[in-house]
Amino acid sequence: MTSVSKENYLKLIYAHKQRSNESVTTSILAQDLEVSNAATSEMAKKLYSSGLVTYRKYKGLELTQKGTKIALDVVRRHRLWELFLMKVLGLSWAEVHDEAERLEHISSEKLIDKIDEYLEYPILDPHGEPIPNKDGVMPEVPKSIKLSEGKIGTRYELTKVDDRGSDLVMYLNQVGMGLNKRIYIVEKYSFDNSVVIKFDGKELSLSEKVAQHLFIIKTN
Amino acid sequence: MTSVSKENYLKLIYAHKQRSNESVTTSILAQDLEVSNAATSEMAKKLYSSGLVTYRKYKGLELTQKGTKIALDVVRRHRLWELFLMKVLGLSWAEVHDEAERLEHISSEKLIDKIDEYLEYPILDPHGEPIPNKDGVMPEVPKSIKLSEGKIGTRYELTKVDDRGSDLVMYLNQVGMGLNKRIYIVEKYSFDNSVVIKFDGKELSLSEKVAQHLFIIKTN
DNA sequence: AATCAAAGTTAAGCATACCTAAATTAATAT
DNA sequence: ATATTAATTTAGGTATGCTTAACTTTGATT
Repeated sequence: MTSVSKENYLKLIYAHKQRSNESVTTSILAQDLEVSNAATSEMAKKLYSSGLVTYRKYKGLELTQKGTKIALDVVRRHRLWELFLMKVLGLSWAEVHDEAERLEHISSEKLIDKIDEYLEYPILDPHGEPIPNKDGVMPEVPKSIKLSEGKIGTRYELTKVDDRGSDLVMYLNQVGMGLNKRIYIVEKYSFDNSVVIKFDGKELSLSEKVAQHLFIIKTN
Repeated sequence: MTSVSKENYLKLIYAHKQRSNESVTTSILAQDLEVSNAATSEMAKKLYSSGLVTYRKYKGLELTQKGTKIALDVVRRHRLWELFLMKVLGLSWAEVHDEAERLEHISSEKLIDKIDEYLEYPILDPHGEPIPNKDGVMPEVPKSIKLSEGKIGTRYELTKVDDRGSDLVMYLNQVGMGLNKRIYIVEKYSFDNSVVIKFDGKELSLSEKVAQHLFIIKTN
């Protein structure tokens, strides 16, 4: 009923709306999906007649409520998979996206629920993006800040690890650090901008470089 | 190059050969895949011209070395996913098959390797079937027996849990029992055919009914 | 207001993987 | 050996989601 291709269109229309708050044109979709304008123009008609988008020729498309529901569900599946792959199976930030891109379309609701449960109903994915809940409600989450910008004597939760082109995640795994961990900033040294954090009873010193690639939000 | 559909054909041709040791006909494939004879007949030609099977009209198909390699890889991906879904995410025996049926076609080699590593390079899937290794070699494994048929004072490994229509896996999870666990048979009572096993230092008594649905192989 | 380039749509066609119905081959019975 | 039937293949067609090329609409410029 809702094919892989259609789900990708809906996801993109949703993403675009989030960024620009405008309706998407067929040519923007064509660019993003790397297909011809003809293809997206045709798909626009199909999505329209399935009641998933509003669409008037030469104007753009916008998700209907029905379309939004599906888009949010795809986003949910994508983000849960990303977090799971990174946290449980140790794939890198760079790898999880493409993998999740495929997994999101073929996972049963049951499987997604199990992953959600396994991860203890997380709110943020490894990129720090919020994960819609089962009912398609996007949780309100404070913007993540860099660990290097955290305050001494404050509790945070690790929400995002940007390990583009590095083995940061692997290193963190080794020292028992990982996404969703609750941490406490013990000290910050100005001579090298290193940050000392405490988690699970252990203390760990992180260089400026690393502290710039870990993102956190305040917790109680 | 090798589509989902083609992978399914190859997997089936492989499975058939395992059972009957004969080349498979297009109509058997049609039955198993629930498609028309015309469809399988056409596909036979395509697989042939890709060098994945030998095929002569009105005779059957047989996997070439190239085809066997792919089939074994699909089987590997399928069985690793089944074990992972059951052991890690707690899906039931009944559920894992269909889920793995879809996952097997879209998982990168990297992901499969990570799952393999996570599971510590298992040899058997939850149905007690051997898992081909990365090089497409099927491990030689002794046939599993029912736990109820195990001998007192002997060490075994749990290889298969047949929980068709029951919550056996959930129960086992609760008591810390699971696939690949090493167990030791302490006692068997003839008055109710229950079996007492020991694992992880704990003792556990299992009813005849349960012991008929757990399968084991001898270990050193 | 008329023109024109850019954006968007339509038309015709392709690959994949199916379908039904018709034709062919193989196997079996007389 | 031939006829019959069962198995298999071919022919022609469909849906999906693409393609390129031709055409239309929009809207910015003069």
